[in-house]
Amino acid sequence: MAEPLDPEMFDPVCPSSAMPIHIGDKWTGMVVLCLEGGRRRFNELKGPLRGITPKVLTQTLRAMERDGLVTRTAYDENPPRVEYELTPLGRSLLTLIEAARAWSKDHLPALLQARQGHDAAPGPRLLR
Amino acid sequence: MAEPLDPEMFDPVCPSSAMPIHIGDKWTGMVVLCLEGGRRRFNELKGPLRGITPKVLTQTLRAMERDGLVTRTAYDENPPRVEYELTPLGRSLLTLIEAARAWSKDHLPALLQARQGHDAAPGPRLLR
DNA sequence: CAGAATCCTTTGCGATACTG
DNA sequence: CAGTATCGCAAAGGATTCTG
Repeated sequence: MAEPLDPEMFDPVCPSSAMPIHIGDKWTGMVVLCLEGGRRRFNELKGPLRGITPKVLTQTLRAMERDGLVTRTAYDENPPRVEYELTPLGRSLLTLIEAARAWSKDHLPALLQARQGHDAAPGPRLLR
Repeated sequence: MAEPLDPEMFDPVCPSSAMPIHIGDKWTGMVVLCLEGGRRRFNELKGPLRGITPKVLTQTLRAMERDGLVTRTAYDENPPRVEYELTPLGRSLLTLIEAARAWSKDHLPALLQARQGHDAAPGPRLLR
């Protein structure tokens, strides 16, 4: 249905935690991106979502399903197969993610630099 | 310098917690909005930020200062006066907030409805 | 394969009281 | 006025193990 997901599509060293904008909870935005190209199976998602535990991935997907962002389709086969797919509502988040990316491209370096400068300061710089 | 802040500028019943997008931590986005119209004093911010404790407001402002989003200016007076102001970087977040608002205007009702429908469902609807 | 069950640690946030 | 100092809790997320 779609190319395999690139296991390295998310840079583990990327300072995304510094981003002042977040989509849903920790993994939600990445899940949306993983599903952008089409439906994916549970274990397929675990590739790029490096280090996510099945418990947390399940939680994340269930919450997204509840909010109408993804659909879950279970096929009655053995071994089991379950596929997740973005709904139009879920797809609408892509515009927000794009806005976040644009912001980070334009401003994240400045934020990081401010943070680093602040951290490097020996202390509350007393006037002298 | 600016009109007093409307103590009710944030609707306490607003389902912002349902929003799949967040600016910084819990209070950051609201602080940015409070500072949009100009510099504000510490206790002035506590008005619209209903229920925030001084500890948490201090934390929030310190984190924002560290990231270069606000500046803090302390005047050597008695009683003390401290003013916070958005930097251009902090101001750049307004575009993101605007994007979030646009998204929520267009899609949040659908999300809320999906959630409500899901919660009302008696159980995993087995095919029959 | 796609989870469920259990346990545990971290962090965010709040309540309350005190201070230069 | 503008904070600081403690205490405490609940929730998010992770590690590990087990199963239809």
